[in-house]
Amino acid sequence: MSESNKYFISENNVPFKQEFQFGLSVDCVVFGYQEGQVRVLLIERNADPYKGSWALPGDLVSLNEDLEHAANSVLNKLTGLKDIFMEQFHTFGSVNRHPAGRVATVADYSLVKSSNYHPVASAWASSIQWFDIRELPDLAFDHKVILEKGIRTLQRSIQYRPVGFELLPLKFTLSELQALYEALLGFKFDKPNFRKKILGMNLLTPLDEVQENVWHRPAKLYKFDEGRYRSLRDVGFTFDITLKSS
Amino acid sequence: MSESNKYFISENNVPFKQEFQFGLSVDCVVFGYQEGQVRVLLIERNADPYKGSWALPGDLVSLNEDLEHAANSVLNKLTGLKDIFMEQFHTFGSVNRHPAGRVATVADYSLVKSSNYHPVASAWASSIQWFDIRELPDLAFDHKVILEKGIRTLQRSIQYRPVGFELLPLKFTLSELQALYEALLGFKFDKPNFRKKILGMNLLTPLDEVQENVWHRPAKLYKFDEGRYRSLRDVGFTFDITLKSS
DNA sequence: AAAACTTAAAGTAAAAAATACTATAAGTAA
DNA sequence: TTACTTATAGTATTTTTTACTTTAAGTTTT
Repeated sequence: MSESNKYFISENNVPFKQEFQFGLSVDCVVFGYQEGQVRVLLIERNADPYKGSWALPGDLVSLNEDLEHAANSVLNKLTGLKDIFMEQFHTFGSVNRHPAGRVATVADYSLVKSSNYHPVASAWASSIQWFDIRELPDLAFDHKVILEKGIRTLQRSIQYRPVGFELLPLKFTLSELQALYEALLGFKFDKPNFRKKILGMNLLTPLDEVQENVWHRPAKLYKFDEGRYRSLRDVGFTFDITLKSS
Repeated sequence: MSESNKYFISENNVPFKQEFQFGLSVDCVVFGYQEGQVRVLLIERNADPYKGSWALPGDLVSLNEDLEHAANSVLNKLTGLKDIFMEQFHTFGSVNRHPAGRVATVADYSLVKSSNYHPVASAWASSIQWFDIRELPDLAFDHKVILEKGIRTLQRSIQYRPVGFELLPLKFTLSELQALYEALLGFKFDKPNFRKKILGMNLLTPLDEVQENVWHRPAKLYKFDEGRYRSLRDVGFTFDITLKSS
């Protein structure tokens, strides 16, 4: 590498090598949903700086590691899960955002079916915990800003892309789906209209099963049909479940 | 900085300092519009690597420079303009995307009223030129991928946010606006319906002026009312001009 | 076993919006 | 004055959204 650097000068005449002093990290806003609460996974930092503070799970990217790999790796270490929904939403790069040097961080958000696993603290974190997005603690670094942008990103994308299903079990009822939307967006929908709109998109496969262990009339279970969504999307269809708050 | 590094160890037990060998750059997809063509500003590289290739304008971020500042700076050096619309859309960080070392790049897209200025080649670039987005040359690095994602980003955002006006002169006709949408999206709208929809949002102020130097009936000029948009948006309104292709 | 209660699910009428047009107006050029 | 081009207004039809009402299917209480 040092070989190839010598001829490379940046526009302001600073030798290239001097510029290679950035750290690059990945921070992940991991969303879960349970009991009507939208939650975010936070760790309690076990190392300086900000030792003892709550923070987004994240890590430095290694020099020989693709950015995307690093993001998946953070999440996998944390949850043990693979093939989790994950998507970049913004990169934060203020000069002083990290006390130990110049670190730019790529922020992703991720959606997990939280029933599937229990988070386990790692060497990195003395503890790990779900927090309701309405009751967040103070956070290390600029993680509060990152987290808030992550929430806004999810609020927008749940309305225009079929990502909400990533937060629910494979089989779910329409009322559960609606409750998720209401919890995340902070307002209510009219139930018949919500049903009509979501079913009208023809993306849900009704199952021959109903809810169990409920004390009222059990609702039918559905599952999201990913394949159908993709073929519709390729033909110009766009998911949309914007409805008037009621 | 070296003082504070010593206690900071990444999760995979690599000392922090070893990780500080990233380069960080900003690349910008600068869109313009003229004569029915959506265009992108490209430079011909004047330095290795990829000397002689076309590339997106960009530069390395300095260690003491905010990411956002770096992005604006690239654009300002290129165009001499300030307060240009600019927004991050993705960060690219494959290990081998840059031959001179590990460089992650934050990609922005930017919208300029191209009538306002003529691009001038700098030390950085032996030439600079607008290219129709339908006729792009081969590009250096992974800039083709970046540019294509930038185009998709703009195609989406022009439909859901009032950014199209950034590409037009301050005063424009409804037909000009429609032609911009059609050029970018690649399909046609019904004219009366387009008018109805855009005027129905009440974001355009009709002026007491009409087109000049046209050989047919001159159209009325409008300007976009940024202030009104902001107040509507704060009350829950969302810009939307999705219409059936006709 | 009947009645009361809760939520699911289907249906419907009114309002609003989108679509597919037609008609007219206002200019230029021949 | 006539032909031509584009701007702009208008309108009828269809579709979608909204705001409800009704019925169904279960559980719990009496």
